[in-house]
Amino acid sequence: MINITLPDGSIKQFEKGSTPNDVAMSISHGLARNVISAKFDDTIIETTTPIYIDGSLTLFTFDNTEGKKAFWHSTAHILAQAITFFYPEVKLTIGPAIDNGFYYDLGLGENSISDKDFKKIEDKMIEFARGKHEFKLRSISKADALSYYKEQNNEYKVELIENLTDGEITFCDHDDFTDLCRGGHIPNTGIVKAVKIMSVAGAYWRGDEKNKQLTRVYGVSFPKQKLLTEHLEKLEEAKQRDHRKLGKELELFAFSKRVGQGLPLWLPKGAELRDRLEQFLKRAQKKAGYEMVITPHIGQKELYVTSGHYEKYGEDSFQPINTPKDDEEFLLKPMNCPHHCEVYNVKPYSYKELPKRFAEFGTVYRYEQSGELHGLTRVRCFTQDDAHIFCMPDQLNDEFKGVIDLVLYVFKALGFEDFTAQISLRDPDDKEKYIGSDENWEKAENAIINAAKEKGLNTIVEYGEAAFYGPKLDFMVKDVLGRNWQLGTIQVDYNLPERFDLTYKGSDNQLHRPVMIHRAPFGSMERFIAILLENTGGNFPLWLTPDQVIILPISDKYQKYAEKVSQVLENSEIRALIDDRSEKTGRKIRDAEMKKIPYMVIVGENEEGEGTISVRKHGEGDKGTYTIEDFISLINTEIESTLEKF
RNA sequence: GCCGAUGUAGCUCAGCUGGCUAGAGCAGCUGAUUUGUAAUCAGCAGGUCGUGGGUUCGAGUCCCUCCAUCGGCUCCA
Repeated sequence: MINITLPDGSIKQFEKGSTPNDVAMSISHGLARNVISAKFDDTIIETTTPIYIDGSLTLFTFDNTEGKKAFWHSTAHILAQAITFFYPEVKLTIGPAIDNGFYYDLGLGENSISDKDFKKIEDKMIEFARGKHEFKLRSISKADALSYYKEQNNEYKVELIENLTDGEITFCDHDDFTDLCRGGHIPNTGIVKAVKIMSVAGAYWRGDEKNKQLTRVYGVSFPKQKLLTEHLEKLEEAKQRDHRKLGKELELFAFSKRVGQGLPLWLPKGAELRDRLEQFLKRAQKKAGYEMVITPHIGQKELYVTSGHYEKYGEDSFQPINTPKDDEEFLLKPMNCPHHCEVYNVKPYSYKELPKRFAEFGTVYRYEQSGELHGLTRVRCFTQDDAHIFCMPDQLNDEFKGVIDLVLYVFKALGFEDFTAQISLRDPDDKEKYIGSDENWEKAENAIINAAKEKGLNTIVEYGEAAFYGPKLDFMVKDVLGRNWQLGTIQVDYNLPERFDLTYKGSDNQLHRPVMIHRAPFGSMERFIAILLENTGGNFPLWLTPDQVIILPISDKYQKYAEKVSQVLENSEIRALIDDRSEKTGRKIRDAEMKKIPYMVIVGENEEGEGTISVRKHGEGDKGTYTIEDFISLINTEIESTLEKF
């Protein structure tokens, strides 16, 4: 007998060789029907894998993340089977589950798959699935595995197998289809009831641009047709909150082919909103001891040679601007740090003056690859809410924590609760990519890890995500389709102070090297506003929104009174418009709702007579009659509640 | 940059396998209406069908180039 510990802590005895399915059966038949995957101790196993030793077992259904993974990964096998049916020459590579489905990377040779092929692939997959074929793992020797794929001329699988250890290699069979696989499958194909191929894309073998490009087919599947329908509906709804759509509708920003791709045009309402965000941060930064500076949009090539950026990125950037003089070249600034280093270098500093915190809403230009541009989240011209802190090494920890506080304040004020603090370290296997000494890197990495820990941040560590000059603490937020974007960032840098020969006079009357912190709480105005748009669905907080109130006179008889109300609101710094069209009130309300204006104020005979207003709130409806004064304090209270003082 | 897709009026879209002067709704303009909590009515105007080439008696429709956009990959100072 073996002892199996279940997630609730209870321990049950089973025959040696019992499977997760047997365990499920002992609990209930219903559970046994729904269990599709399991974890024994720390290993994902199949529901049919016999267990011979004591350990803890967790059973998964489609409702668990792990269950979905097994489900989707198994569907990837069925996809591969269907693809092999239509394209017998295909070279299969890998087919993992991802957050919202699965993909399979295929070497198709001369063939290609387009969305016109999706339907027939889906139909064939369902046909295979209905066969209720069991997924069966079988061990195979390395030699046999290699010869199996060499016979198929599949160099990809051969490469994968060569990196595996003999004795640990398994194939997975279902129906007449076989694939190299380490396991994690559902019991049989019949559970897959609904399949949707989502898209095809090119993807490089092993994620390396230098390798051959494979065809990646993305898909998703469900145990019920209804779940697929719901999933697709959710995606449709998400598209309604896409910042590109909302930005157009709310007239915040636009692009022009003639100006150039990735170069956003800020429209009046967007510019106003952006300015309000800048003012908000400027106030907080002033309190935190920052000083504003302003630097040019270009700099001599020499500046970037000094900083090391030229060597690293010169060829992939916007190319130098030439002047009538020979040998004179300027670069559009791709970042603000070199300029700020020179701001620091203007005069000598005593240790008593540190830290210096120079802030600037600095507009930078980066020649991003055309295929990477994306609405406002990835552009070629953007404005960083940048600042550089120059401090003594023993001030670093406090300064870093101070910046974390500022970032958290900004996120809280704008309602970003769902973020990830990502510690981005260098790739330990590719140190060539980075500049600076090992010693400084270690110091900087430790400084970040410690500060994040002391602030109690929930962090994840990513290797290889550091900037080339230093490690970062990045605040990641998801967009409407679940894609992660870096917003706020804090970076420690020992390199630039070195390169720019930055110094301060210590208490020992010797010159010392300051440490530099790069930081941007928003990250960039463009990306931040994009994600804010998607998070709020365009319903911005009251303090930030372009138009706070719209006054709707019942007819033009009450135009005068509307203007009076507008004047009073304006005197209290409330942004109000009047809808003076000769339309019915219902129409004016509808239009105001669509424009997402937070408050509608309706004035007619009753209101004019009593000197009151009738208030309606966006998305909520009629709020009844208010005096103008009460309405003003209602608005001010709402603003204060969302906008705490830093 | 690479793979796949898309591009028709300011916006959202229709236009079947190539065949008369390219349609609709919304927005806009003009007029009527003076309106009480999510769309008042009528009329008018608006498109070199992304661009340039080609095939054809004939191209919005088929082919190629380029541009832009979308989904990915790579990249992201």
